[in-house]
Amino acid sequence: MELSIARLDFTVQTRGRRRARAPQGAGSTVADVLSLMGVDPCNEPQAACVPLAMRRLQAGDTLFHEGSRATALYFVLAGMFKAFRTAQDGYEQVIDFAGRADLLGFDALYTGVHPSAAVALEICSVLAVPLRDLDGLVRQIPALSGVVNRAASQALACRDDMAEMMAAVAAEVRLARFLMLWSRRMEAQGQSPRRLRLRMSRRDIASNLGVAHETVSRSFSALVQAGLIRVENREVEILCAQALATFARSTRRHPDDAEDAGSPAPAPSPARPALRRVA
Amino acid sequence: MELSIARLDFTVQTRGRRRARAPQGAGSTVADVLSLMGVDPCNEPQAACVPLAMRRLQAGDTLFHEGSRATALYFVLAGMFKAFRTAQDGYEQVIDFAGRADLLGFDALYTGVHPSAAVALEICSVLAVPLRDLDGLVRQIPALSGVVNRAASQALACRDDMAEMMAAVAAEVRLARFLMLWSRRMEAQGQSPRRLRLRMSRRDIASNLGVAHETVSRSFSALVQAGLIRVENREVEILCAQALATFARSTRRHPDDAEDAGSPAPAPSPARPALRRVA
DNA sequence: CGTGATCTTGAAGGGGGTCAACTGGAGTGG
DNA sequence: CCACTCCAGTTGACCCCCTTCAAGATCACG
Repeated sequence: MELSIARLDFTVQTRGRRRARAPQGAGSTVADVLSLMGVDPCNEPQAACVPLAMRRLQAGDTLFHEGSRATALYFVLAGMFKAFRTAQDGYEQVIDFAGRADLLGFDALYTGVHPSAAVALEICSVLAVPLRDLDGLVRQIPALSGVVNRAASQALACRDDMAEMMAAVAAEVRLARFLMLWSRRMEAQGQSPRRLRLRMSRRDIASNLGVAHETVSRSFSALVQAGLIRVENREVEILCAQALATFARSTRRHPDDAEDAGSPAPAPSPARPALRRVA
Repeated sequence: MELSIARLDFTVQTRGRRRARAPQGAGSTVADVLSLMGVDPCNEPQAACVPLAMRRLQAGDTLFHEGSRATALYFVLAGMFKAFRTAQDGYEQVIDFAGRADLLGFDALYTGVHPSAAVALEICSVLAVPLRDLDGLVRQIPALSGVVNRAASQALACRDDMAEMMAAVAAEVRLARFLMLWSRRMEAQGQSPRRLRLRMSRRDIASNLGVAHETVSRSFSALVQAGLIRVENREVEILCAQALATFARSTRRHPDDAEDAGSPAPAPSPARPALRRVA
């Protein structure tokens, strides 16, 4: 809760600055993108001179629709998005969740049309890099090319993670992998890897995992019963990271039993999907 | 069969050329990458002066291992690769299949380590763009940036397709979507969209679809029984593209029945996963 | 022709999809 | 404040589809 308030303050502040100073490059610039992505903008003095539109969105707002013409790449400054495709019958397949420093809309570059939509799950802000100017910008600010490439690469690797998640047969294992993924992600952002604030509904999780939303509920309950996590609405606390990780690693029903990869687990290692109390 | 022989001749020929002429830029250059990706290299005269390593691989050869340090991006000239991750228990999760003009190894850019492996499914050849030189090359040949971006974007969109494929509950629907995907892909390459030569094993398909390989066999049989396709080993002929497409669109077990999106199908439209003979 | 890998088919059993009912919280308006 | 609605989430029951195990068929290769 404090976190989102902090974020709100930040964005309001930024907006204030932007409005206070006049048109001339007072708002966001390419330099903000560089520093967001961990590149020192001082090495690219030009960057601060190129203004960039910042968009702020409320929960439920759409950043871009599926099938719409692509006009920009978006770097997420704050908040969480879901990217998804909608089938003819209205079923929403969630493709990705994007948070701070993640890139959105890159998959539209190829065809010029967004193959997926993106909507905000909470108050969000993004920096928009216009596609028209992309080539020019890259020429003008060489570091931008690397930044875009790395962000796109991360997005791609993230899809690989998702495939690995869906590869698990057992629903509880999928959920465990989902939680491990988010735990690592939160840790990478300097937040606690044990206490997760999920921004998305069970239905969105279900879509992302490729199971029914009732099954997600049941899987949460199962993990709670096993003593691996504690759940309060969308707030998840990982009680035993080791055991959860071990459980998330179990793949097919009947593993070769062979090498257990020597996990020095404190828990009695519930290796295969036989969810037992942790202790 | 004729196809692979043709490819063989091509690559041998190329290799011959490469060996014949001497060190000095005689082999492949960045210009080859540009023309492969549909950009006229004449606009970038510099490109022809930058030599590029070409690698040739036999079926089963590994382009790069999972966990190895990334040294280059690879543009596929010919042949088919599979990209996959290996779990502790040896289960191979196939992430992607890459053919001509596809980009491999891009997901390693972010961390510098390959999160997935790539092995050749047949005789293949690739152009390797060294990561060390990437920034310099982009600066020197601005068009290269766009080419890499577009290829990466396509790879990302391809993962989205895969997610959509795995989103289908019924195994036969997944297989139908898989075939539709390949049909479109082959058509985009100027080949017949009705006759597919699958390069991968049933096991690889199963991994990609997220089902057991026996289920893939059964699903093939079911689609054959329904008269939608004809199968001979790894050779698939699509008999009724319309019906297959309609069937591939069916999502959850009990669709809303609502709008059928008005498909002017010649076949009696087996809308939901009730696989009936097509005629 | 034998050997092993790939592919197919059968049988059995269980996991999860589907449907349904209930809970609880948020928002609305009396 | 309560009645009402709506939606998110949870839990139960039923049953089909897919996983698993097993065996046979077919193909590739030496």
